[in-house]
Amino acid sequence: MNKEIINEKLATRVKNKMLSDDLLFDVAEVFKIFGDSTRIKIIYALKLSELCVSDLAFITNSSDSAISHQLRILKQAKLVKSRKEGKIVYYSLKDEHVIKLFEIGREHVEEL
Amino acid sequence: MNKEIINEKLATRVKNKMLSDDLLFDVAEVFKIFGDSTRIKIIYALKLSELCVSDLAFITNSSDSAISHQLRILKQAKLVKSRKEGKIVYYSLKDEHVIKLFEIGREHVEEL
DNA sequence: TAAATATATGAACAAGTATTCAAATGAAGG
DNA sequence: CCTTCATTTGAATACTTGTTCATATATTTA
Repeated sequence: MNKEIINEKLATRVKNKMLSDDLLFDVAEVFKIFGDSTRIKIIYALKLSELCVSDLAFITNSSDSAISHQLRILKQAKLVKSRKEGKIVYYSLKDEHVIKLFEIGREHVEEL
Repeated sequence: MNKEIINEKLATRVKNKMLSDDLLFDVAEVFKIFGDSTRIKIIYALKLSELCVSDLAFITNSSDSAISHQLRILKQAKLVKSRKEGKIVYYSLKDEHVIKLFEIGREHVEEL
């Protein structure tokens, strides 16, 4: 697969210090969730307030169905939680970590 | 596209407070870059040391070509920088922000 | 119970993307 | 200059994923 190792000592040392593929895969998975416009919009809207599906659709200019699909993904990733009140399902962010991640990403973008 | 607004006052207020689509798009774009196993591996390896393409390929168990393609994406996103020394091109992380983003993502995963 | 409404779900389609393979640069050494 | 080697590049392919549309589920109300 590869050819030669340029700096074998260094490369071997770094390779030994690498985190497990599983952990790095999971880290990538979390970022992947944040890496979609619709989901980022949902996250930011939920940062402002608990909201139901149709209001999120209105706020993000998406269809109810698209929002529902994305909320499912966000919920599976444990980034949002929901509570049901009659017909209406209210979604909110799971914890402060989500906000923190969003803010660091935002800072990074705004500093470019 | 949508049907009804459940809580019109709240939804309208949130909609007015939303960040611009452009900004939210850019934020999503940054996260998207982090949202790939190969790129996350590269980022973590470069967090440990400046490295050249073939060593990165060795460390991440990928082909030179695949790594080169991903480094191009990382460079365009201004997440890594490079310096050439003869035939060899050394890559390193652009700034502390990249490390910070990675670490918050890692923390999030490890706390689940 | 029937109609209306909020949300969820599944299949299908379109668009985006990571990898591979082959070939092309570009630099060093003989 | 010719060869070797590190990296880059482009095209092709295979895979993933977000949206839409139609339909289903669940809850309220007439």
